[in-house]
Amino acid sequence: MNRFVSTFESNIDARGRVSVPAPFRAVLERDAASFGDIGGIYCYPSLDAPALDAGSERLARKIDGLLGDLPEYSDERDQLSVALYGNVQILSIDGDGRIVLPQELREHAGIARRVTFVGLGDKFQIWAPEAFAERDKLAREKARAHRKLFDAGRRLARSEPDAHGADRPGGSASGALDDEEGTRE
Amino acid sequence: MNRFVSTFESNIDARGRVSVPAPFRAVLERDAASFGDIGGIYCYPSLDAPALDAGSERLARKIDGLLGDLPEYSDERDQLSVALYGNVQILSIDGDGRIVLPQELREHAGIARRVTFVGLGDKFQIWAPEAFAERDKLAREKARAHRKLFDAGRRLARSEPDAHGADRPGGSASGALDDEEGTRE
DNA sequence: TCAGAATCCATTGACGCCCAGAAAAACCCA
DNA sequence: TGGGTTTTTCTGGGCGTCAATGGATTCTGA
Repeated sequence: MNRFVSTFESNIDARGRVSVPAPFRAVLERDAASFGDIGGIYCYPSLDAPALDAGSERLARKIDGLLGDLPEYSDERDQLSVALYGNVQILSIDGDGRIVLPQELREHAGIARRVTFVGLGDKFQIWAPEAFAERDKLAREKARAHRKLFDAGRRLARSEPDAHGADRPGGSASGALDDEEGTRE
Repeated sequence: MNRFVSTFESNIDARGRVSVPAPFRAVLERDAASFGDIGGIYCYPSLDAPALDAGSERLARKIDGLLGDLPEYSDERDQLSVALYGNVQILSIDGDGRIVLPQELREHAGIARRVTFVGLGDKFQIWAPEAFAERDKLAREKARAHRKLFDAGRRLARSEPDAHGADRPGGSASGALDDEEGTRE
């Protein structure tokens, strides 16, 4: 498919330029082609992390859809659209596949000389490498915990067949995570 | 059918290239054909072992399905995306059936000059041979212990017919092994 | 005329692609 | 079953291309 996957690190040069990883560029270009737009990057401060969210026109449309679900002229919608759209910057990619990160965005993510690009499927994030390492550690621990919980639940269900709820106790999230580990029923 | 089975060992050459065992390659190619994709390997650090998980596009779709269940733009989803997508690397197979293992992945698995490919059905793992030997030994010992316990339980159940849990007679010895190794049943 | 930004150019190193020899496995036939 | 032959797999190396990065040059608006 056409998704942002994996992580890459790259330098920021003296003029604030950063190379966008080639695989991400490929995704962006394909998206731009299929949406028929010029092909800039939508980039804004993450709502709940010291990082930047970024993506193509596809991401922008998803935000549209998200906002469209909220009642028009509601406080909630106003606030969310300001939070998301109000801080969006459209970054253009130069001939060598580089963008310039504006000061404001860099500050929000605490970015200095190096950055980490993190693929999240339909969007990607831009982090300061150290901050990301931290976040990554947490995320992996959390995922591990989810899986353990689920496994315990399942073993319990199996060994006590008279108990009800023998099916998929963990709910879909951890259930799929279990698949992730290769087990199956 | 179309699963990864058995284990293979192979060398890493000076440029970090590793031959993917031919039987695994065959599975990957068949998967690529049936999903109509280019045919790289999705590879990421195992959540709870010093090893790498790897598989075809099929594996990637499982991740997609998993994340699709979580609400868009939630913190939870972002975190899980990081743990799953963020650590995935897409390794392309060259004309001779080799991949290049990036430094980061090699470190997680403690891989130096040789690697062990371990088939797990719908995915496979990549280990440092010594680490896998260790793990394998532990798994077998545990399986043996489980079986002894189980046999004792069964004898007991037989002599006291009112006890429940007399079902799953044959499969459970290997069932214990299953849980250990993450294979399916 | 100058500062900042956008475009262009050059270097370096990594990676993909191709070829060839060696080793091993599969195959065939007596 | 054993020996010999063919095919496949593994492994190493050479070469061209592309991505990343630094710097120079041109363009634009003040």
